[in-house]
Amino acid sequence: MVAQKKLTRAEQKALRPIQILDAAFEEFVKCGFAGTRVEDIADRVGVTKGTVYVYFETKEKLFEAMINHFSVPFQEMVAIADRLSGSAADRLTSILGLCYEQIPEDRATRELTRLVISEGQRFPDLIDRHHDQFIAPIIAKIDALILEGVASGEFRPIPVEFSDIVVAPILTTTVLRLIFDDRRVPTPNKEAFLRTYFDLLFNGLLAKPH
Amino acid sequence: MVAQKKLTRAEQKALRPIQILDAAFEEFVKCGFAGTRVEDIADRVGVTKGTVYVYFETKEKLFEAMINHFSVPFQEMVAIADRLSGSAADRLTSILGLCYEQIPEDRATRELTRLVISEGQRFPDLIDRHHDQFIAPIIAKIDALILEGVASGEFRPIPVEFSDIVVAPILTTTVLRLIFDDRRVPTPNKEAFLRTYFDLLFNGLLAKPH
DNA sequence: TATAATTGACTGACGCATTAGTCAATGAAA
DNA sequence: TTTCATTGACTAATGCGTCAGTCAATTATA
Repeated sequence: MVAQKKLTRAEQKALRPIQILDAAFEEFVKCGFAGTRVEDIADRVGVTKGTVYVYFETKEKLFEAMINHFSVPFQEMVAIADRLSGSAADRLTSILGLCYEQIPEDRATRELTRLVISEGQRFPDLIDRHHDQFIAPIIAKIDALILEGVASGEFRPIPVEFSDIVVAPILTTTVLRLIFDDRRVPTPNKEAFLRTYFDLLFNGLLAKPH
Repeated sequence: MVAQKKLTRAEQKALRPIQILDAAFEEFVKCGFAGTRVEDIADRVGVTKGTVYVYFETKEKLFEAMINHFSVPFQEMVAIADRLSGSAADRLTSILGLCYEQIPEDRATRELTRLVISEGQRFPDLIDRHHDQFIAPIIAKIDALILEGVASGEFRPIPVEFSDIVVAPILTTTVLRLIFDDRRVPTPNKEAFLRTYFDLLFNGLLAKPH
């Protein structure tokens, strides 16, 4: 049992938009934009539809606000990556490990990916922001790391324009979990997966005597 | 101008379901299941809503029929793969090349992937069939090839349960095209992409002196 | 402290638009 | 003339968005 501290009206009012956004996330993820009823969002919070419209003008505005609320951009992750030291391979491993924690393993980011794929056509701004805040910074960072590794002779020369290939296992894991979730029998072992991923990646990427 | 051959009533009637399924594909892809209006599907064919309901009982049945119509299973591809000869690497290259042609490059398969991601929750059968007809056969084939290559000493030992990693660039390309399509500036060069993909894959997967 | 006045967050019934699904009427092909 | 694919007007239901009214929390007054 959660301690139900009695809230003042001001406190409750300040909390409402966040409660509504959380509920909206669940419903929009479950039913998509068109399939979601505003009343179901309200029910989830324990208020009526009218209350939702006190805080958000329209269903579309609510959807966009929800997306914004759950879009924690990756800038901090890139900042962490900038502070790393070690070989290019070490730093690439670290940043890809961070990505793995932040994208397929984090439910909000994972489901956000679903909404980007399913609702992107109807909300072009969503796609643009998602690209600018999530995809572009990561890809730029990885491109830079590859270029650096190639320049120093640590990596074999690889065309940078295909760095999608390097992050592919992360996006693939995200999408497979979105589709099959717990349907596919074996629950993936995180550590073993990452080990195999990096093994495959680096034994192709690392310069070796031949 | 397409030659408008005059059709008999019987010919036209035989054609109608297919015309409706094609139109349904376009609309469901554009708007999703809940967002699509049956009347828009009819308009696309040049008939009225009533005609659609002559051929399909409900909107849901129409959706499912459309998915079936556009789900060309990969069995033939697996059959081709079985007839291949050469090293395990050669055969793996061939089958992955076929997958690349069939999944991200083929619009129907690509958009089907979108629908599986966005509507899968509402249509669990869709997920099951998609897994059984598309995912499982390919993964099984690739697992078998890896095991064979490992057994013969051609490949380094790799845990088979992570063969998703091997196909990851294909699913990633599919999803990135679904999200960004022609938004991202550089149009990807197919040949160069595949070359880089296989280079990275095999220089990790192939057994090497070390 | 007790009571009255005020506020404002929330309600819930309703208007209006949309759309799935029906079916008697139609008219063109056979 | 008969057949039957197609129509289009219809209904029933759904769901977005509105707003006059309610009542509990808060503040002012005695």
